[in-house]
Amino acid sequence: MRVGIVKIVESALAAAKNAGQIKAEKLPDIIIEKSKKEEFGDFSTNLAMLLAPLEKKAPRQIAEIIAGNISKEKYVVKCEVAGPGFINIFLDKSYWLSILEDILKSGKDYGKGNIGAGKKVQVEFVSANPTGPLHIGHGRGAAVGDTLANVMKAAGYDITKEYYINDVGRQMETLGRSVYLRYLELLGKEIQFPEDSYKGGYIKDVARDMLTKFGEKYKDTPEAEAISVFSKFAGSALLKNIENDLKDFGVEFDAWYSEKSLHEKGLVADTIEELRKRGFIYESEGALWFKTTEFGDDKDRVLIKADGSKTYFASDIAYHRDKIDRGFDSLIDIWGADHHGYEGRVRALFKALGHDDQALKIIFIQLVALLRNGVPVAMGKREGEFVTLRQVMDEVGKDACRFFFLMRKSDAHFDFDLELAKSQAPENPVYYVQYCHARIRSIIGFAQEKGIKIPESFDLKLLEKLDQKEEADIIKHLASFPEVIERSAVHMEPHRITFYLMELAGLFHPYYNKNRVVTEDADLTAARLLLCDAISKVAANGLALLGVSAPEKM
RNA sequence: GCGCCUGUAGCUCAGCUGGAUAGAGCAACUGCCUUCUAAGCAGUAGGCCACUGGUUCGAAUCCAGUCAGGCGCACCA
Repeated sequence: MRVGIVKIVESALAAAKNAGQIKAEKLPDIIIEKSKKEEFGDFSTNLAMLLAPLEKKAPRQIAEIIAGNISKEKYVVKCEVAGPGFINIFLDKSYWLSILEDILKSGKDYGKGNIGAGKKVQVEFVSANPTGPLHIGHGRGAAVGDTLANVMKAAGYDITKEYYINDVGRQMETLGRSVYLRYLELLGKEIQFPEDSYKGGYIKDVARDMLTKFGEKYKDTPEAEAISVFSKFAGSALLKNIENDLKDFGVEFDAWYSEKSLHEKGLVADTIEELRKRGFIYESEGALWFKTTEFGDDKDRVLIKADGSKTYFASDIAYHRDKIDRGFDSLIDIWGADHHGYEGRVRALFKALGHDDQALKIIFIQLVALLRNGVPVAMGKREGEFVTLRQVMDEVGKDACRFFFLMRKSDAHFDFDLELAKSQAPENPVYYVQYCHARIRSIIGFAQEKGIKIPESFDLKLLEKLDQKEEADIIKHLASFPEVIERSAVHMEPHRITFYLMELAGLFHPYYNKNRVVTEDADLTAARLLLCDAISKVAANGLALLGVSAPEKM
């Protein structure tokens, strides 16, 4: 584990300080990286160059001092100073043995860490309005949110995944009316559809369900009453669909939080009242305003409109206030990039309530452009012909869909090519990674058929058999897995896991092609089987974080 | 006009709180299946890290400005 390397350097640094060789009070964070070239050893650190200004000495001079101390540490066979002041560390083979043992022993737990221990974090994502099916953009948010939650859990954080349901307001009324009108149409009435009504085919489906369930019951009901009934029915039906889509996408939430419940519990009124007491509320032109400009927002925002109805923003601040009150150490919101204009006003709430808005982290998901063989697929809600998550999932499969969404960092636009995602060709990264796992399981199966027993664990004698550069590279990469998880969690960048896995597969496949695992040499066979087993375990653990399956056969 | 995101090989993208000669896949060209899965592998070629300044031992990375693309600037949700 590279964590172990940090310990080695820390220990050497402490020794140098005790001996009076280093004086600086505040030591910089220790950064270790895999050496880029073989001659630079196994690991390198730029520590001396960071320390130089503090010590007021030349980097190389400090490097010599630290290197001398590192040389005395366990597992270190050699430690050199190079270039402008890099410290290159060469480790004993037994170090790698401890890594492999750790992987084989830990199994599914390998990679987990505790950097997040004791920290309660809420991740809120998707939160799409229940007025229609999830589209492809929601899918990206779902993949990022769910994977981030998995990664942070693996890093020791206490994670709650939450979905906020916008189940009140005009959109719900529009939904109710849209379904109601379709219902009347089904009963043979001539209907004029208002400009703002929802026109997707799913509206007709819900109307048909209403008809099946209630017959002509609402044919002559007063419109307002009917719309209320239809709104409720449609909202819960569409939410059920969303929940099903997400479930099939491998996403399950810990909590579903209803906007309506905020109003019912009086939390919206409470929040406004608290802001009023704090002096950030005023009336103007018949509306009630929140003075967000006090906190850097572009303009003040309306909470209660002149017609007496509350804005979406009013419930949103009540919701975030409630999140704060629930005692999370950190709140993560995952929003579509088209909502970035809301950041300032939500942060204003935190500041107005006297909370540190740094506790809130907003991840913006950039847009997804759907392509087919490089040609854009028509999108846009206008005609109700937008591409749904369900359609894409059905076409390319859950695994490819999730994996693809995690192949880009969130703040980069993403071109999703359906044909590439479907293709069973080497240029499709999903298959490349899954194939790595399946191939190894197949090799292990082959060995077992031949009656070869995989040893329980590594010993030095077996490790000596793994004397190729490719094998050392693989083991080093396996060793960095826990740290990749940790950094992925700390930086909240789940795509790092995807790249880690592509790199792992990229190390394994060439190795496989060059070397035979099962041979006449019993020790060599055992050693390589153990290495392969370790690779497949790490691949499986990584894929599990992404919510992508690790098939035994392909 | 203001704000946010993006700009790295022909294409799609990595590049971890600044580090040693900037990486991968695809496309192109040359090869590899009687051997544990060819959904794979080996090799060749490909670069003013958008541009200009600044910060320092050191910049694709940080700062300022410029240019280009996307998105957002409601008493909408």
